[in-house]
Amino acid sequence: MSRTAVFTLRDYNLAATLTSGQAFRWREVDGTWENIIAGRWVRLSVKDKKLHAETAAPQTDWHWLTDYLQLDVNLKKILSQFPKNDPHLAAAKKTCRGLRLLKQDPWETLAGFICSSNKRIVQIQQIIADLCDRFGEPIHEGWQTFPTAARLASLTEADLRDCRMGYRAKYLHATGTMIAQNEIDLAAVAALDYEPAKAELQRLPGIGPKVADCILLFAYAHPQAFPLDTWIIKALRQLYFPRRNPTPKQLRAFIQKHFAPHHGYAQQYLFHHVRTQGGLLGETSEE
DNA sequence: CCCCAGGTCCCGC
DNA sequence: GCGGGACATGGG
Repeated sequence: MSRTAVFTLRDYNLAATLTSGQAFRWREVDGTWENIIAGRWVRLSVKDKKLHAETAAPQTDWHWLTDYLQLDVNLKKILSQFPKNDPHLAAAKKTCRGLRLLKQDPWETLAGFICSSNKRIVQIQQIIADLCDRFGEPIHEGWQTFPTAARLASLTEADLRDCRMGYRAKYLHATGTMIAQNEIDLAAVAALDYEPAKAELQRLPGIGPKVADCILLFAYAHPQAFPLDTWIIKALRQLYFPRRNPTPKQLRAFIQKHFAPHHGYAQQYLFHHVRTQGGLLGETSEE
């Protein structure tokens, strides 16, 4: 039983991973990272290729953390299976060294990405912070738990709208209600294959193909999920189809073939690459 | 004042 | 099924 633990890191860029737009609640405090994971407050820091973790209460085992961070995933092996002769992914591998995919709580991920549509990442973070401040349970100095589906179901749309999520309040409330009433079982989704899992998630209001892929990638660790967002569509068109403009259908066919078997990791690397390095035509000239 | 944001929903063809 | 527009809110 200890409040601290140390783990050896291999090919793990914690800062890049926590700020890559897959998780919305991490706070950087004096070079450390704080969040609530699996109902526990935790503070992380990296020193000499070791991860130092600190919790508020003593822990008997730390699986909840290693699982969330996916510490046992062999990143080198995944990257070695990226398509050969792809200069764009090669560049992304260099600029995104150690970037990882997390395995987050399905409900929290789902709620966060329902709020993500047509919003900038900073604003999504603000909405989620508001939501937890108002409706989460106090757990540790300045921290609240992420409100449960049942809690959101007990509120009104207007309550949610007060978190400045706009029209998404309707979706989040309806989805929270469906989950609270067991009309969908998020734990059971984990046992489904990619396609049926995606169809199941899309039954929920506010979840279309893109948000479903985000949930499958960031919470269920489905390697095939490839969120088709505005950044990626723009990047794929410019990098892989500079002359002609592929239809969405052609684009999906290309993705499924070209990025197998780790579509999701390739997406995350391209996304983080273009978002941090720029490199897309028309970014500065159009401003 | 106009444009856009890690999209989804709803409509008419 | 597949285009187009509406949708809240905030920032450039």
